[in-house]
Amino acid sequence: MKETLLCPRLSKAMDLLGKRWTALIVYQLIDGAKRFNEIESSLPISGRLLSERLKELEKEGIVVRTVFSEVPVRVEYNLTDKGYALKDVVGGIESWSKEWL
Amino acid sequence: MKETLLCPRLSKAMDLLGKRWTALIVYQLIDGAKRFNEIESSLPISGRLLSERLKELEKEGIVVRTVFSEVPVRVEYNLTDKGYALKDVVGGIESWSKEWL
DNA sequence: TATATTAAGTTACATAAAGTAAGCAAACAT
DNA sequence: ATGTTTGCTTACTTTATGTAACTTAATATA
Repeated sequence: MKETLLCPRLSKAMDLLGKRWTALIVYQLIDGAKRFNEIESSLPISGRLLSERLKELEKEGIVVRTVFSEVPVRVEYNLTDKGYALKDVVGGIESWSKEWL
Repeated sequence: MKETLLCPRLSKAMDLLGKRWTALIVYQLIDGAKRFNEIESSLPISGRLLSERLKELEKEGIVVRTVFSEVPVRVEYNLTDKGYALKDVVGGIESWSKEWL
């Protein structure tokens, strides 16, 4: 791939947010924890992709996963501070969409 | 595909911005017009994709294309008001990346 | 005259990512 | 023994992206 002088941190941020569903998943978690199935039913995403994205987000420290050993098992996803810091970004996208789309 | 109650405007905004390179192209144009080759050399994107993305952005009214009939031809790309309105969004991503990545 | 140059793409082809649907594990209830 | 529920995973198909070569138009150069 080409090499450019693009800021590596901006580049990485764009890699994350410019990946399908990522920003919408963060958006779903802004108001608090949600379970796997809740996110899945709120978005036109498949379980396969949702699972993949949540793993990426967890690995990046944007989301935390909590398992409750109930029957059947319950798993909740929350934003970390790092993830919650994206509130203005996703909020900004929402505002822009309301004004221009 | 699944049907959800997700706001169609937010959904469309995410479709655009959550597509690889789109936000970075807007970011490149924030400070003013750029030529095709300038954008291409500022980003690790290929001409094929850049061409495709610029067409989409033009179609959405986010970018305007201006042809100067010089030899060889010169083509400039600018943000429209709609595109420039994304300044805070891409700026927000940049700030977040500086603080958290 | 033939060849080269330059910007701004386009085309053809290979690989990677996303969509779809079916299957699985655990721990019960029937 | 069979069914139910949640949270995934697997196998397979389709779409998106990456790579590199090619095109067009209008000159300039050998």
